[in-house]
Amino acid sequence: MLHPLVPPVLAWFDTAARDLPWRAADRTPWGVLVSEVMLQQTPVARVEPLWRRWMMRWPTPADLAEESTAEVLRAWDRLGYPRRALRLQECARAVVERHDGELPRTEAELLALPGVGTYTAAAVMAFAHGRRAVVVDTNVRRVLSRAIAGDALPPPSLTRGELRDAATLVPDDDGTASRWSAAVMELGALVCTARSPRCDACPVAEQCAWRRAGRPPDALAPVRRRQAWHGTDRQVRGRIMAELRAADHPVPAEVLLAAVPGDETQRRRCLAGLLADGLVAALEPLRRPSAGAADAEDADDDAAVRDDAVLYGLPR
DNA sequence: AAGTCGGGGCA
DNA sequence: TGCCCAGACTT
Repeated sequence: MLHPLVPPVLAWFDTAARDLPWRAADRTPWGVLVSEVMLQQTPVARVEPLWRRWMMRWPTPADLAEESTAEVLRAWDRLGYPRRALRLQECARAVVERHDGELPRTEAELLALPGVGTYTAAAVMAFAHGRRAVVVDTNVRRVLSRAIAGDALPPPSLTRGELRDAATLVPDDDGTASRWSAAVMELGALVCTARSPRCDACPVAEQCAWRRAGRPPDALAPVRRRQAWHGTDRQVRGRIMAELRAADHPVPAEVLLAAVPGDETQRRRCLAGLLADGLVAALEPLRRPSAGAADAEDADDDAAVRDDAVLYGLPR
């Protein structure tokens, strides 16, 4: 038995679904996974052009696995969260090694891949393999929060109740379930939006608990200040990565740090962090012979950052 | 459960 | 300016 919310949303999806390339008939399971990773915390409009170029260049896991990490990070460009690019390549290599280059077909195996969490594993099951899965992203959470719970916005972190509601709604058979997952996400992206929801265009407006209650504003939760952008480590890290993407030769620490905002402490902290994350490589660690020979073995990334003679670049 | 991690577009 | 965007991972 289908939940009353399901049929109207499926019918709406048939007419309103966007024509996205990772939904095309010629899509591959790997292409779907790539899209899901790129879409993590990133709007569709910014992902689409980059996804097209990416899949043209590296159509299969084997193609990406063989590429140099530096080229992968350059292609990732300014999509944001470049650690995703690193993990995507690790994921490609894991697929080649563990699964003979074919994306696995069970949720547990997908979940075990680098960069693939609860949401992405479920999404790949549904959208790449056409299977029933409980796909819960920010769009689904907002739609169900409004339609079922009657709240303007979902709680800060995913609750058991939300997961239970979401699971209850997913139809039993694979085909209908996978279409439902895509449809309810699309509804959240196009109609039941965070800012100004278009309830007049919503196929389940009559059933929506939030709308029937008069669209009350979000229950004033203790407003936690979001981290600002200007002057943050995230901005400085981003600037360092931008410099290295643009450079076709190794860059001396002095030159690199001079091109980046922030005070000395922050810039060096960020560079050390990028080294630890594997997003930056120290290409020529010309460490000075230390006084104690025993200390030579303890040299770590922080020591490298303090040495101005070191050259930095994207990892090979 | 809370922090960290990019970047851009829009009200 | 603040908020939001098909989250994952570490602590």
